[in-house]
This record gives sequence, structure tokens and C-alpha cells, in this order.
Amino acid sequence: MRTAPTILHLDMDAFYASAEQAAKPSLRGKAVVVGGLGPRGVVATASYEARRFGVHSAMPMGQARRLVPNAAYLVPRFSFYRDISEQVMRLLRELSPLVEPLSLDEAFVDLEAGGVASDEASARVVGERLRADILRVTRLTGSVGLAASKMLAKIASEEAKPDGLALIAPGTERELLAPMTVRTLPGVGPATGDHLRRAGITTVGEIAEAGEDELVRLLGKAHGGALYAMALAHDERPVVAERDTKSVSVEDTYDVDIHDRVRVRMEVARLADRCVQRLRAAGHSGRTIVLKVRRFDFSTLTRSETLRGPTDDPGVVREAAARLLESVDTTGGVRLLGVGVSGLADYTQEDLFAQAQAKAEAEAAEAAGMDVPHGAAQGDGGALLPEGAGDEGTAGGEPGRAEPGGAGTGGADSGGAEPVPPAERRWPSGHDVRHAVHGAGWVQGSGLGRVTVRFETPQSVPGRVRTFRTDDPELEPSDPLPLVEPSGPGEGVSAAGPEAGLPVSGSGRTAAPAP
DNA sequence: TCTGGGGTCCTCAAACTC
DNA sequence: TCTGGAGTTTGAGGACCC
Repeated sequence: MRTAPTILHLDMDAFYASAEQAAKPSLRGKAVVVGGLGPRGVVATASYEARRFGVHSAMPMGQARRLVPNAAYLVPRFSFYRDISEQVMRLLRELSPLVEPLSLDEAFVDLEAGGVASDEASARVVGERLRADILRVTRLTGSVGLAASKMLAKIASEEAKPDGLALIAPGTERELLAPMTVRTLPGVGPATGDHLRRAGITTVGEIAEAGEDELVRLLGKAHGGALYAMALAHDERPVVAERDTKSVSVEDTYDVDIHDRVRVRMEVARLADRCVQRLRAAGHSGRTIVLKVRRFDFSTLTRSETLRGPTDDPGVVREAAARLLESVDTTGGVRLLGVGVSGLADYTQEDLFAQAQAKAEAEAAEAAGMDVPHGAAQGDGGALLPEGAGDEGTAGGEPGRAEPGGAGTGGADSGGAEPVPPAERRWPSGHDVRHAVHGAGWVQGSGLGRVTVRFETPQSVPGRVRTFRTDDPELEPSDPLPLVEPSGPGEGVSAAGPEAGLPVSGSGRTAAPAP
């Protein structure tokens, strides 16, 4: 256990919603909810203004709409958030080589490893300077927690929210933790919380009093032991900069349950293809194929199959997923389907076949006195099926056309400006657009062949609203504009193009009411 | 009007291997 | 050759996190 509060936890405040407010002047100070807009969408992040009405993340979107009907409802723009996140992570890496990102908006930093802080005073200075730098570079606020361990630093940043800094001085931890609810500890969710409550344990202090044996009896060896240690403020987990991915998966929730078995098969094939795309993009292959099915009644089944070697072949993954589907009863309908690959490697069984074959051929050639070009051999890699699996060929057909609806986050995350034929153009709420006459703006809403755009930029005053036909040739999707105008090299980095950030014609001086 | 998506880790039972 | 036990692998599910 270190003796100085030199672990820093950064948590950006209501990150997605704050980023949208920074990008859209008319939303500042207003309730903003980011999440899936479909009938089965849930809230990803709500601004503090929306939280005052009881909206919180993971809440069904319909419930949020009833609580705050006048909030701005936007679909997430992950590529935009990722750009901002990279700017923030760069600032963290200037402090230390040991930065552990937990998500786009959260990270641990080991300040001691960076040599920038060694005691309470220096850690506090670093934390405040970091917050100022983040505000300068991104226009967003983040909260900082400082303590001698990861768990306590995270608890501190939670206490600091929003837009603050909190430090837990070494020696005060147990006293501080004792009255806190058990849910404060990482790893205690609704189920464990209930379990402990039934045993008469509601605070961290009561966990410490109960003793390790009792905790292990209640929750099992790993969970109980870890929780007891945390209650005593013992947390030796190091900040780890690099983490290996263990699995890759994709899943879709459908607006309406799927009953048709043929359609289910098509969707599974489509998901398998998408999963392999992501697997390959990450440079991985995997041995275990997992099929996930959530049925009409929300019961969730998983079925998995381990191949003899790792693969990144879409045909192999599709076939395995199709075989797994055969063991699942989908009568009654399914609301979600998913395909995943785990047991990751960075080579495939095909590679090994190819290597073995090349080696054998080279040896044969050498024996015969011939010259073999490097890499000439190609394995066909067809032998990946588990024992007893049929070889009836590749599961049939093109991926289905069915649109997953629920979260609305899947296909909507363009973030960029792909040219799309007018007939197929969609205008997701909150996404950036550019009009030939009126300039830069964002989609406030669309439907019935119309799209409503508010023309404003991060640097402008709140702008005016205009409505166009969805096929208006003068209207185009565009890249997000930088939140901070680039004032020199290395600042205000963004995915936006050269025109980004220019003043916009048509953005009126009069503040339009919030959407 | 119910409950996303992408992950990680743990537990338990059954099957398999030595 | 058979059997029992221990350890490992696989498969399924649950809980949790952001």
C-alpha cells in the first residue's frame, strides 16, 4: 500500500451530454439526453439539468421522455466523443506512462510512476492543473479523485463530481468508508447489494465487522475475499497501461421481436460477418464462438462452441453460429441476437497450416535441390470444425436487410460525411450537417420527409432553426466541428475538415428557444 | 412503457485427461 | 485392464462495469 495519494482517477462530467452541449450552443444549460431513440432504447448519458428530473443512465428512453418531455434527445456520436477522449488521454499521458483508460471518459493515472507527484500537495497541484488543461483543450469539465489506491481514487472522483477535485488523505480511509453504503464498493451491484442487505449488511463498516469468513460464506471465495479487503481499504491493484482484449462481440436488439426462424438465421449470419470484421480489424482470431439469444420474455441464453484452432474466417464463424442456433428454441420470438468470439489469438489455424505446408514444401524442395519462393504455399484452412461437425458447406445467403432498431447507435454512428444517395439519406438527431447556403448546423429532428436543422457552431451564439425536405440536394451530412478553435499547432485537434469552425452565415443573433 | 452494447470476471457442473 | 481421484477444459449463466 503506498503512503501518498498518487493514484489519480479522472471522470469526465456527463461526458456525451456535455460534449453535445459544447458543440451546440442552444443546448447549454438545457436538459440533454443521449441514447438510443428507438422504442427499446436506453439512456447512455443525461446532462446534469436532465438528472435533476430523475433521468439517469440505463433508464429506458420512454421513461426519460415522460420525466423530461422537453429535453433534447440525441443519438450518440461515438467518433466525435472518441476524438475528444483522445485529446484528454494525451493530456494524461503527459503526466505518466502509466495511464489505464477504463472507457472514453474515465482513466486511472499513476502519478508516482510519472514522477510528477510524490505527496499530497504535489498531487493536488497536478490534479488542478489537469482539470484546467482539459477545460482549455476540450471546453469540458472533468472531476479528479486522488488517493493511495484505485478504489479510493475512484470513490474520491465520485465525491468530487461535478467539476471538482477530492483527495483522500492516507490514514483516513477506513473512517471515511465505514458509513458509506456497500454499493460504493466496486463490484457491488444490485444483486450483491441485495444479498448483503438480506444478511443485515448495508454499510462498508458492517462488511469490515462481519469478517472475511462470513463474506466468503455469503459471496464465495473470490468476491467475498476481495470485498472484505476493499472494506478495509486494502486495494493493491496496479495501474495497468496495456490490457489485452479477451473477446469481441456484436449484438442487436430489434424494435420488434423476430418470430420468423428464417429471418433469425439471416440475422445470425449477418452478425457473424460483422463480428469477424471487427475481429480482423483488431488483428485477432478466436477459437470459441458464442451465440447469444434474448427471448421475448427477456430471458437470455448463450451457446458456445470451441473450435480446434483459432479462426477469422467469416464462413467458419457463420457456420458455427448457425449450428449453435439449432439448439435454441426461438418460438415466441427473440428481441436480441448476438455473436461473439473469445479465446483470442493473433494468428489463425490457417496460418499454422500454411506455415506447416510451406515448411514441408521447402524441405521437399531442398531435398530435390529446387528453389521455392517465400510464402508460396497457401493452406485452405477448411479443417476448423469441431469433431463430429457436419460439412454441409457455408451457411447460405447474403446477410439480411433487417434493421436493428433499439439502441439506434449501430448504424447511426457515422460521425463522418460518407456521400449517400439522396433516397437513402437518414438524418439522425444531433448529427452535424452543412447547407450550401446556411452553412454548418445540426439535425434537430426529422420525419415525414422533412428534416429540421439548427444552424449554429460551437463558437457561435444559439442559432436559428430551418426545415428542409430530407432529399434537399443543398443539405449534406458533415464532420463534427472542433469544440475549441485551433489557435496554434497541437491544440483543438479534431476530425473536422479545413472549413470547420468558420463563422456561419444565417446563424442569427437572436437566441432561439431550446428544442 | 420496461430493461442497449461491449466488455470482464466468477461460479458451477459436466466432460475429459492423466 | 479397470477404477477412482485430481486437475483441466468446456459450456452456461450471472453479476458487474461504463
